[in-house]
Amino acid sequence: MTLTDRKKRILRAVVETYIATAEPVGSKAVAELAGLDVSTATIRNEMADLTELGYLEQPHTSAGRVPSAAGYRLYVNELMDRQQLTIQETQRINEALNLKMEELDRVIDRAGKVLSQISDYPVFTMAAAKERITVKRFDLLMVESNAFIAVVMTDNSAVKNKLIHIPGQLTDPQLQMLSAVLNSSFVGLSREEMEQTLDKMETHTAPGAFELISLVVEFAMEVLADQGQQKFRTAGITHLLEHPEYHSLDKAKPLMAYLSEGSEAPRLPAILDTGKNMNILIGPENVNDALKDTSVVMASYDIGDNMRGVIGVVGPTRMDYAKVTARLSYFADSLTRMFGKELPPPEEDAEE
Amino acid sequence: MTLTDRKKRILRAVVETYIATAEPVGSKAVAELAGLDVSTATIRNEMADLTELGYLEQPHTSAGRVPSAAGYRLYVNELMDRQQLTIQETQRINEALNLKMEELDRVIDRAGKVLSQISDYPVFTMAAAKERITVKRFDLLMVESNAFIAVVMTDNSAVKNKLIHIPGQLTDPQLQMLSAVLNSSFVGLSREEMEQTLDKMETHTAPGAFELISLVVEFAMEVLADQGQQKFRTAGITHLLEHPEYHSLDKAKPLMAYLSEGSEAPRLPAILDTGKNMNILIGPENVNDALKDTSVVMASYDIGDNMRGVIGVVGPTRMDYAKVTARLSYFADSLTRMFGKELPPPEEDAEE
DNA sequence: TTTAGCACTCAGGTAATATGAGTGCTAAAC
DNA sequence: GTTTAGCACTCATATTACCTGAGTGCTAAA
Repeated sequence: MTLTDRKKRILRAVVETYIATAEPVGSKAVAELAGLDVSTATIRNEMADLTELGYLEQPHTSAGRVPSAAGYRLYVNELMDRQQLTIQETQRINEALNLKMEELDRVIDRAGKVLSQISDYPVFTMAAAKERITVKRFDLLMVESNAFIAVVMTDNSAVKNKLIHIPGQLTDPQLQMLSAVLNSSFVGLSREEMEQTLDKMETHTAPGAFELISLVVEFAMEVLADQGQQKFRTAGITHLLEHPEYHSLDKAKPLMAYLSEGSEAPRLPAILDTGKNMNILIGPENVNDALKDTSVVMASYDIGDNMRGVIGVVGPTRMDYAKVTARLSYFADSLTRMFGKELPPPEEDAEE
Repeated sequence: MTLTDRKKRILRAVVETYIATAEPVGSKAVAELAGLDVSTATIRNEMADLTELGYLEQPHTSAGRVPSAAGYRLYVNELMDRQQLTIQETQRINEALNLKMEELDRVIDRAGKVLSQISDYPVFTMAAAKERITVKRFDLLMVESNAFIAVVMTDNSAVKNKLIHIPGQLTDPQLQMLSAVLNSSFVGLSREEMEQTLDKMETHTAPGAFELISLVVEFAMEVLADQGQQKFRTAGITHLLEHPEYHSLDKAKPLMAYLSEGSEAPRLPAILDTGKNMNILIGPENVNDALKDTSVVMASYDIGDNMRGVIGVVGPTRMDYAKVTARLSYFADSLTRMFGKELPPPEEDAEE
């Protein structure tokens, strides 16, 4: 059963004024805003219906109505207008993404910060490899007779290096030997496979040589682990405090702690797997307890062929979905365009 | 003029119970706690004196006393006991610092996080080079015919790399030429000098070659800029909310925003320059407005010979100075021991 | 110099009261 | 069958007045 047009307009008016004011919305306000030329009494009847249908809620008998999770859901799915970004905003975004030294982490951090600033909500970012990652090649650079630089390049095009100090002395030919061994035996292996190969190698290799090999291989394993790990970062958590639902510390504290606790564990329900590239989770739809009264709007984007990133906005269920989704999708598209393969359809741009 | 012993004991009792309770301290509480076997009336007289001398303050006529900034200062300088760390705490710290992949930033981040956890206050970290930094050497590694890795090692032992894609094709000999030019003309130069040299070079170098050179040099300049920049990071800002002085959002918001706003500008009054390696700034002693009602306890440590780091704890003026200073100095010593030259005197360790 | 005693102050809590936005229901009007 | 005006009712919030008690400063005696 689908709602009458009038009910939809009323629901929409309630959601939007509640988003704007954070106060329960009464029949009078709706009558003025929905532009329906009916009396408040009629609105009251309709609102009573909507309450019965589960789209609205009443905090207490003599107060206005507040959208329920189902109400927000309907609003997001059907009622919401697609907002346009201003030229200033798109410029801001483009600038933020055009960092010179395009290190992945930095660009993502920066993106999070700017998205948080233009949306007025906290933002999280996350990136993780889709498949197993392996080392593509090793390079060793002599620095001094007792130190060299190991450069490890992975198949997702990350390049990491480490200055390695060794106990004894080392000659150029030795370093070349080492490089040959590494490139012949450890390229194309996953972290676990590397460990096994290293174990096997221990028995039939001279101890001195083995020590050198394992120094580099251990570094490579750390690089792979680091690349494979989901990196959870946040920006602008203090924006939470601007919203009345978090004026009480009991509410604000757990959520802020959850968001700022950094890179712990697998966190948000991985949109990574779902096919969609934009996802809205409203209040109770969130599995995680800390997010029960919170909405999350997130979008995913591709990083090269082997990684996927997520960037998301966190806020009260009374979040300005229209504003947030518009900005977020522009961001996600820009990021994909930047790191990933081409976007399938060019789609009309938001720069009007 | 120095205070009588009794006045000092009273002041100390006031400071310590106020730190513990966050409530103004009355004569009765002091009489019980200071262990002075005098009546509350005597205490009252003494406290009146201390108020006149500027060490205590009265929020209003009929309330107890609260330490003034000067009171805290005296407490910190003379009255405070040196606390010992528990074995668990020292273990925790040592573990945190023994990360395998000892990338500077990570260790510092981690240190901040742990210090915040064991002190229950937000922590900031900052690192900056003392002098000018230069590139020590360049290495170029061929990847494909249109891409190579540039490895830049600076004289503060940082090694950074970037995968550089070039428009045309590149041969091995060309790469070696490029490397020779870079290592002969750009080693030992500061960022600014590099820029000048690059400008000069433009006129008498073939355009194709020049383009390649500038790609790498620009990367090197970014590395130098990045290394020279003060990196300001924070951990555990949510701890602020646990303290009653920040239960009101008006108080909490600006400070949290200040702390979480990340890597903006030169921030805290640089302890970096002062000779001391532990510094306590109490309330109004802070130059920055956002910190006027806040105390900062910070310690510096050496990173190699050319960099200095700061790690600091931020909290209300009613901060548990004894606890914080003990933990902080242990941290700073550990960090120096880890990154820097040896500590001058071994000093008795806190592992009792 | 210390102490007991006492009147005084004042922030914070509690209870009583007022206010007003908003509701549901009924009965008349369209 | 809808829509609307009218009205009594509800209840969260604001306002007010009052009370309580911790803590003070001062005085006079020990």
